Amino acid sequence: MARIKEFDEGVVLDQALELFRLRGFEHTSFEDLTRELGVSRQSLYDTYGDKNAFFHAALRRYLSRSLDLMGRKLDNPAPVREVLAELFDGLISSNCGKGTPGCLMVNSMVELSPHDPEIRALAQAHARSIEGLFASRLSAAQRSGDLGADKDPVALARFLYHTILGLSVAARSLGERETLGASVRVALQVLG
Amino acid sequence: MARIKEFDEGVVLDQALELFRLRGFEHTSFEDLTRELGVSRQSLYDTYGDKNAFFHAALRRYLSRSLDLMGRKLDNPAPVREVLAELFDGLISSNCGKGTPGCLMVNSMVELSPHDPEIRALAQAHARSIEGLFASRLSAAQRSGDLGADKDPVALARFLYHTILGLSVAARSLGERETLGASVRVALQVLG
DNA sequence: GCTTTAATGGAATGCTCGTTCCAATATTGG
DNA sequence: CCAATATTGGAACGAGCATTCCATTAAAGC
Repeated sequence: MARIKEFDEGVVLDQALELFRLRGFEHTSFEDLTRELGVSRQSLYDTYGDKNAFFHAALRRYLSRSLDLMGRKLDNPAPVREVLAELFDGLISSNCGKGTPGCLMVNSMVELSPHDPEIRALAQAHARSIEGLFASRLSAAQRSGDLGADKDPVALARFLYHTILGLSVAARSLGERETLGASVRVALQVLG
Repeated sequence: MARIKEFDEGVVLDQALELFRLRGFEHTSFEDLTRELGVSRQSLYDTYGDKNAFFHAALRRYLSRSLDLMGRKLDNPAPVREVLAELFDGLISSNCGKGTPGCLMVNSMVELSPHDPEIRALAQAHARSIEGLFASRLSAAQRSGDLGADKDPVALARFLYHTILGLSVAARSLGERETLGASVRVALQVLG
């Protein structure tokens, strides 16, 4: 019948994602993509649609994977503080990786939110998801006596999410990996 | 001799700054600037140079004013917690203002840092300045017994700066003014 | 009135970029 | 072999944009 696809759509999406994350949406041209992904222009258009659709697909992939990973890390039954410390260490490593790209979602929130309502909606939904994960983990910790009963899991969850945002910007633009770790340790003091 | 300038260079710079803050550098065209500032294209080129120089001038103006304001607010001899609470409330108001623009420096850090070393250098210098202001104010508070002697003013200062970064992104993209206040209150708990 | 500088706006240039069209070639399964 | 789909690359289009040139008109002081 028909010829089979030569490239793995997921792998290409991952590579595109890293380019977008590093350089931003506007600063990544379609020519950049074809050159660095090793896939021809027309194939990209045929497979993913236009540049916008391509980007959205990459972002969605990034978001679902991030959320999965975060959920898995939070499933750890160790003390909340340790669990969160590990989680944030992982975030620092990821954000400070090659080229200190920061977080694709955070970068997109800053670059595209004002112009793209769909991105804004994605950002809001993702924020709620993360806050939800944090809040339920903190509530569980509270029930197990691991977190003081006087604490507000929802407020703490929001704060932790905002901490992630700051961390991502600092990583991308300042790239000071060590001081970020210290800052996170300070932030986690709010757990009491 | 010569005709006198009709527009106030500072005022125009302020208006340009707000446009850049709201829409970002790439998404603000020179035509946008001429239209919304009411100054002709050629006059802008004659006065400020090209778009890049114009942006840099606006950013520098923004930075020096921000730093001045922050220094003045920190001069308040009231208890550190109150002083910082007021300062952050002001930041929230500013970042959540018309169109929830966030902070011009933070936006530029995300959009331009990877491509513009000068912006990156400005960001790093500004970060150090803010952290310095926080650290000396916290040290003073420590000497006056207003802050526990066990605290580390430098680490706290960095944490507070990172909090500002997160706050700016959240304001720009999510715009949830009330929850930001709550989050800041949580953050300030690290003062003990 | 003349020189100097400011302001304006039309026209044109040159570049980058997203996107489409198209023709050529390749591979798969019936 | 054939039909169907994949891949590639050249060519071209059209839009947006920063920038420059230029001619014109307008104040300001000598």
